[in-house]
Amino acid sequence: MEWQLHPKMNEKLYLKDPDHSEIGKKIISNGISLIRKIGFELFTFKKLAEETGTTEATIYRYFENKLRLLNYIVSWYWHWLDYQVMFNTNNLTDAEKKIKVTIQILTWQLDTNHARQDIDLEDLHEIIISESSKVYLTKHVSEDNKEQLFMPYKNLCSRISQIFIEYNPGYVYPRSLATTMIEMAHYQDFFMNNLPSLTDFGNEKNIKHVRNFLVDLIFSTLEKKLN
Amino acid sequence: MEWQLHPKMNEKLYLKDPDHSEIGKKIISNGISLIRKIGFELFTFKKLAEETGTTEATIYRYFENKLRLLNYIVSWYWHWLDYQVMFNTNNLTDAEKKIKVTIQILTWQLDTNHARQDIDLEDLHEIIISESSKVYLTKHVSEDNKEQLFMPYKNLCSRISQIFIEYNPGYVYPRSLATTMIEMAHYQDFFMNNLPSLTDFGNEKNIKHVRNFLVDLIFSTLEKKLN
DNA sequence: TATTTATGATAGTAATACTATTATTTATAA
DNA sequence: TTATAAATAATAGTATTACTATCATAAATA
Repeated sequence: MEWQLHPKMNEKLYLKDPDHSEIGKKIISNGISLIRKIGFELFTFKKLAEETGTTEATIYRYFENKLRLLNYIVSWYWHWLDYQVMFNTNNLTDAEKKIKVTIQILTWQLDTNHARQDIDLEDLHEIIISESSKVYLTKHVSEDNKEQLFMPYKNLCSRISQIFIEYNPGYVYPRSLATTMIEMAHYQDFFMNNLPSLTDFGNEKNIKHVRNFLVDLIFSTLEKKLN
Repeated sequence: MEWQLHPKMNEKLYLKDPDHSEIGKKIISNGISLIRKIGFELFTFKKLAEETGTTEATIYRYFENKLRLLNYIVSWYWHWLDYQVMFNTNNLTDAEKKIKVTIQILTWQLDTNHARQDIDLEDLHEIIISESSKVYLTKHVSEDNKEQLFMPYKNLCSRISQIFIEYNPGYVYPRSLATTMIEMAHYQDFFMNNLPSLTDFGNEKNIKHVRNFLVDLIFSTLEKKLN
């Protein structure tokens, strides 16, 4: 018997909860596959309506605009990821192991554990890599922040920074190191696949290299200094 | 007597060289201030034409579209930054000092040395922080890359990675560490000012904290390990 | 069964992202 | 100096985008 996660999303992200209707769920799942396919710039509600077999007007009843829909999708992902980190580190006593598990999760590859009926996590992961920063790299980031639109990302950052503190209570930049780890998990992946000369993994494009880079980076930085 | 830098820009970035005419130069300088002011999403060639006292059609003769103009501006900045790093590290013998100088340059604040008549470097720096990633986070990144549109960024990355190698020839991820340093110099700045709880510098928003974070991160990582 | 609520179908608007045409001004070359 | 070429201005036009509005109908609920 499968247990499906239903994160409680920030109500400011939508006009009508897409999780409360069949068409709403289709908007999300088709939205994910369409954004993945054509990219956020060329993505429009009209195209999504056609894909979903509904009308533009209906989608506008759920989301104010396409950036809000993207933010909904991205927030869902951070929520999911935060849960994965929590679940997989909770039973561990060793902070070093927790960090390594977290890096594994941040740089995950599809396996059966992650399969879901409605949401294509592989597409979602690609969207996070290529599009997620667009939700906060705007002129209205401060207003959005006041409406708590970035909480799931902040929660994840906070959780990871606590693990860092557990590993080395004396380290003074746990939050900045957490955002560095999250962002670089995605950026190095994007660069490896699209602009490989910006990385050291170009010859053999394998996510394992990103993991090794991150493990080295994080543990070097967290190592207690004796001077 | 002042000596002005004129980087040779990739010809694929423009249709007609904006550096060869007065109106072209105005398109660039007004473009920078307008993008800074209203953000790239709301920026249009029509608004830029009004600001510049010319017509949309004229701007389209210089740039294919607004993304190309952004890429031109961003490339100009990377080129300028690369020169700054080269110039300011060239005479140094100590690789540690070179790295520290590079971090200073990446997190620069306006001073008289940087003043230019036509290009507002402060605006440009803000654009780099908030908009620069949008030039490669697209579906056409590979085609753009084939046309060498990201060379200045790659050159900077390459230069920094060489300094890392100079400091520790045994370090295996110099390029990835260079992109990490560049990206985080800007991301931590953006987060500090807009989403401060994602950093450890929220109380006193000062770029010095970003610098200290980067110095700690980079030198911890580059330190030779003896095991 | 009555009534609310959601969706579909359709229309419409202002702005965006361009392309095209022609006249006029400016720069350069004979 | 004039002829010629090139650049720009002025204007118009098109398809698409990002919405808003209206009304009829279908589905859910009271």
